Amino acid sequence: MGIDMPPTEITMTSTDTNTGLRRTRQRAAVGAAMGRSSEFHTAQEVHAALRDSGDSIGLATVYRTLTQMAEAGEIDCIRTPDGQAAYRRCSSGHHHHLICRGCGRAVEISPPSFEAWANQIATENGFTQIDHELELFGRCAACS
Amino acid sequence: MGIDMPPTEITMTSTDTNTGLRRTRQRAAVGAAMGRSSEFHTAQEVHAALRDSGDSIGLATVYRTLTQMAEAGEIDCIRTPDGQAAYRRCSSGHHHHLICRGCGRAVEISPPSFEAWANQIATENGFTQIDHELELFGRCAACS
DNA sequence: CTGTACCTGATAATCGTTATCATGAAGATG
DNA sequence: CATCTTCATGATAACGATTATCAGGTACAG
Repeated sequence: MGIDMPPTEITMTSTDTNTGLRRTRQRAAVGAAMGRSSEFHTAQEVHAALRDSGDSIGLATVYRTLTQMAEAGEIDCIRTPDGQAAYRRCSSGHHHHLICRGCGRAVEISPPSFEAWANQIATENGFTQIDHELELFGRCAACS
Repeated sequence: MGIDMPPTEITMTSTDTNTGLRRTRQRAAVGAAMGRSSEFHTAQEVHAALRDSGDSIGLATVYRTLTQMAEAGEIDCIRTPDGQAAYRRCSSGHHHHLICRGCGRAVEISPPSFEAWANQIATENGFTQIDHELELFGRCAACS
């Protein structure tokens, strides 16, 4: 059965990123695709892009892989205004975005002392395991 | 009621909130339901609540009405982590929430000077019509 | 009161996402 | 290198939230 890694020690040998997942061609392809762009992309877009560039991969696998990468903290996940999940590779550190409703262009922003503020508010209210979502949506100059 | 003055001229007579929509029993019921609670609720929840309390109303109408109310600025709309749309009546002024992933309890928070900061960032990047989404998700004391 | 344009709601259609499950491949072991 | 166990894959079905359809009802201006 499972043996999905004992809690304490780690015996990994060649699995990719200490996540206990096997290294496969498909996972590598998704990782490469995400690393290639700095914009937000939905699972469907990533799937289409991979198919177009010749990589054979199933849609379910793309969904699974993106979800796993997001859980592992390798990529960011946000919800677009219409409810779709969009992923983007993490640059260094934590950050947020200013996204154009017209063309989807995203600018990375870093609220000074925002993290600290968020944690303080959470603690004051007895909340733990805080995860924050801060996204600014607007229209960029090009989209009037 | 709102009466936030239509841009120029309006010929409305008895339509409710200057939105050009007719005053109907269903719309009133949704409005009343939203005013009754200060928590976030999905369209499905609002529909079930109305049905349970004896009001006959169609699901499609609830969706339509909530969407319209949100567009009119009468209620706030956020996306839950799993992509569902959740609505909540606007209390005074703009605000944000600290939401428990376990029980859904929401605490209203007001980042000092956050609005100003958001607008500044937007302007610096040439963005207009800014709409921001700031939600903190965590686990409250009761949910460990 | 009357007419008409808008609203309603049961239902079908969409669409993103997840579950299923037989088959294939990764990686540990002999 | 051979083999074996287990996890990963992917075609497809299932799912759930939301939206479109459209016949019939109703608000409200005249």
